[in-house]
Amino acid sequence: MATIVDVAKHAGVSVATVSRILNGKTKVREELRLRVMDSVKSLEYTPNAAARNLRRNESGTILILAPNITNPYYTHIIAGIGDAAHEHGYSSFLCNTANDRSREKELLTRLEHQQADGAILLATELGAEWLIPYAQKFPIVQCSEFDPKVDIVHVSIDNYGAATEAMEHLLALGHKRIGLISSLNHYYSTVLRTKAYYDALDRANITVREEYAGKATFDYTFKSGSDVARSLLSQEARPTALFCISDMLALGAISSAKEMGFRVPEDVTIVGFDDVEHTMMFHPYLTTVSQPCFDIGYQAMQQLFRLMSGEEPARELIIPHKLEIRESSAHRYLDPPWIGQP
Amino acid sequence: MATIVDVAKHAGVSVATVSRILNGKTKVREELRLRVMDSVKSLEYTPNAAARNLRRNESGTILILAPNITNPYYTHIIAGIGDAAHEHGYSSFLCNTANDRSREKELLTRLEHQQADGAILLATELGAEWLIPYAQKFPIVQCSEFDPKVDIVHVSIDNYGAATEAMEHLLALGHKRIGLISSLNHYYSTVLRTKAYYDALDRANITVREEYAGKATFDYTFKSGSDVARSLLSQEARPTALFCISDMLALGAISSAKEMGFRVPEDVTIVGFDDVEHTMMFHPYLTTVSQPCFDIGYQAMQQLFRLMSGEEPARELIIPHKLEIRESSAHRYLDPPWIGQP
DNA sequence: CTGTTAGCGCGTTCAA
DNA sequence: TTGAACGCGCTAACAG
Repeated sequence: MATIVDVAKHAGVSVATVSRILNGKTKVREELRLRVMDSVKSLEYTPNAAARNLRRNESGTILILAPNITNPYYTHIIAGIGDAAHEHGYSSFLCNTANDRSREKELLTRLEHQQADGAILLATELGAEWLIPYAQKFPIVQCSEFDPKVDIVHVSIDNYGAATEAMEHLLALGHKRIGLISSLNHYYSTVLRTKAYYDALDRANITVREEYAGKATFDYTFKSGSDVARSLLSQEARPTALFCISDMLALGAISSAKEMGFRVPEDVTIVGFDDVEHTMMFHPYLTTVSQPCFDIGYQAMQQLFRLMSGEEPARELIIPHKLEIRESSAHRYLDPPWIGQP
Repeated sequence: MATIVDVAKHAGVSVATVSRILNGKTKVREELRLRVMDSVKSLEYTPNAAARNLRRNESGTILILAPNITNPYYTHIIAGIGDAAHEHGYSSFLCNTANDRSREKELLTRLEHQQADGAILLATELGAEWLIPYAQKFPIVQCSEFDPKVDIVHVSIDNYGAATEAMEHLLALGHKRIGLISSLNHYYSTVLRTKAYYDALDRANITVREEYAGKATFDYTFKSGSDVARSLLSQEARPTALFCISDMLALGAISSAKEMGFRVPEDVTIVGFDDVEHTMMFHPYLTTVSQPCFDIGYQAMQQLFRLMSGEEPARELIIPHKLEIRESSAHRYLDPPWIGQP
């Protein structure tokens, strides 16, 4: 492998000149520039990353902390982060935290030990005060989830607005008995989507029924969605629509509804959230809020890059979402006689 | 951050001694050992990776080349690789090759430039001769897919054996008109699974019908599976069973079969391959060959580690699979009168 | 604008 | 068995 010394000799200049040209800070005579670039090419020179990092006291690596690298919602975000990191010349080091805060903390010590120049956290729950000391010392961006009480740069969609749109859609279809399947986790997104549900009912002057609101397990499994849906739909005065805060829950709900003999959307209308995949694989195709996962990850990395290079990033970046209306809500609802007034 | 010099001073020894103790090559007096380890702990010393790499002429990183980091089949393998790499103190650098060979080549230059100490390739197609010069110079392991004509360390399942089991299962159920949905790609696994299909029919003295064999797109999409199945099942003397070389194809096939008014498994029996997910989400649950993806990745990293540390790894490592018999084949088939003899 | 030179933190000779 | 000293390849002062 060629080193910077080889290039310098080959081009007949000093190593400092080569370094300057390669890093493009100060001005260099154009003639030398060309000569050096020529040598770089013919020697196939690539800077030795270890030496550069040692000298600059950097690592050239960013940390991605994800709770689960097999969940498609995260993999798309990770792909976006990876692409953006690559464009900036950074490697990304992907870590599975398995939702274990002590593992998160352990990993963040990598920042202290300069084994990483910055970090992107994918799914921190509320109560993220413990992050503050880290965020003050190191470049950290929260992606998709964040804690509004903790002032750390974050990228997300407008969860409240998106959930409100979904609810308005159900109300516009004529539904008055709308159920909710949320989750036991402590993500801010869960709080916002749930609040949007209650607020929308309030605005429509519909009395909230606590027996219409169910909570699935923290990780949005298909099975928990189907279990909760089954119990909600078993009530005598059952909901005619279900708003689910995640697609997997919605798919589970459809499965239960069908098994119970209900037609979707005619008897029960179901709406999901995320649009990450499989929403258009089985009929009825799922109505859901589409999140641009790849772009969310990509933008998060852009913010992190600003942070690392000393520029001022946006404290909050909101990425556009889109309500995708499909088969699972393709039915204008009219109270059947047996249901009476809600 | 504490450096090795700080530790040496704190323990009252030379840096060389600290280095020796930390790397455990040569013998050191036990008393000093303890003193140094104490200092390491109280100073929270961690070796500077960049300096170590510069000195050792290594990178501490391994490359993972995957065609698509959002496909669940790969994400589970990647998780396995990542865990094993972490255990050996390596970082893993995940790259999306998007099935582009020039991108693969470009990435492998990282090995030459010592930006990576080894590589695991996840989905090389047949015709992998171009890899030979790289594999002679650098530690490379092929994971899940490989080219039998190219002698590179690889980890895989017994695709021929597994597909044979699946076929024997269909034959044991009484099926004589068995269709195949394979793929246009050039993976060795595709070749083997297809060969197992033809060989099993031969052994059972069943005449092969070319109109029963269809090819889906190279990346196993749900839609292509459903398209091919529709065409296979539209024939007058349609197949009574379909062997699909991937789960997504099988799920697509089930969807088409249902839309065409066939019951699964009563009218059409369907078997998939991989068991990566969603095989037990919608009824009928899919009969399929289960691959231990995480373990395949984990073992691939173990082999790579052997290669990197100069030990002799197994040229070929075959991981056990398991045929999971579920609802989509839960039916003993008897020729209905209208079908006649095949 | 360009060259000379001093480390960055570590592992590894070579002496003792 | 231990320590002193060199140099890995690079960047950033400092001189010129």
